[in-house]
Amino acid sequence: MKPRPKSEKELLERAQAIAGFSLLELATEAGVRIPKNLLKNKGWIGKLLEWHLGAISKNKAQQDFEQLGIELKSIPISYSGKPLETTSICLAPLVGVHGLKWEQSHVRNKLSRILWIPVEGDKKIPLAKRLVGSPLLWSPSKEEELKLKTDWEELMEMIALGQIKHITAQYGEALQLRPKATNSRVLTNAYGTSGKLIKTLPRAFYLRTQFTDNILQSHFFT
DNA sequence: ACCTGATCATTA
DNA sequence: TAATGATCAGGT
Repeated sequence: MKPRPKSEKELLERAQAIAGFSLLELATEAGVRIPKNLLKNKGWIGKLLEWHLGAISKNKAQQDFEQLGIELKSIPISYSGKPLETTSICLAPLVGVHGLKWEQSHVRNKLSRILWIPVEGDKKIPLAKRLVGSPLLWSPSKEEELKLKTDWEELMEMIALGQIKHITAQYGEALQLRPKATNSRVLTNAYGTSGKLIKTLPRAFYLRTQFTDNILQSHFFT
């Protein structure tokens, strides 16, 4: 594990320094083996990037670089540079949400500043040969934040009103709510109708690929 | 080809 | 169980 970067500039420079390298090269330097595929190692690339950038790597509900106020996200991209997957942000609170405001929400904290690192993600490319792209340090524009806030408020209102069972991935223009668990049998508390506690599948907020694509496009092609 | 619900590993 | 890191894969 590399030392923690002391400034935003140092973090960005370090991210730029690994751009263009393959996952084999980065794994070799980190002293880790490359899995055959990501099927049973879904977070492997993210962990590898954390190592190279000196992220704290704890399972805490905080940004990766809390002192700098920056969250690290790897994002798999196709040959044409488009995101191949949605981006998970964080678990959604399903209880104790009355009076919770966007400004104090966990999801807004994570989305306030993100260091995006594109990585070739096409399954036709062997993991070892996939290249890391140029980093992008992003904060939402006024328009983007309004869009995120609107989605968040719609989803959180449904959660607060006991409508969790009616929420599907189709809600939200930029931010959607989807299951996030080891399997579909995992249960957690949530509000049911008339405020009674019920058990339901844990959910997380995800950024749609259309939204992250816009972020990447506006940065690399303007 | 894309989307949505399901899933995988690991730590505290 | 909840949190981190995400991608899988079948149905449309």
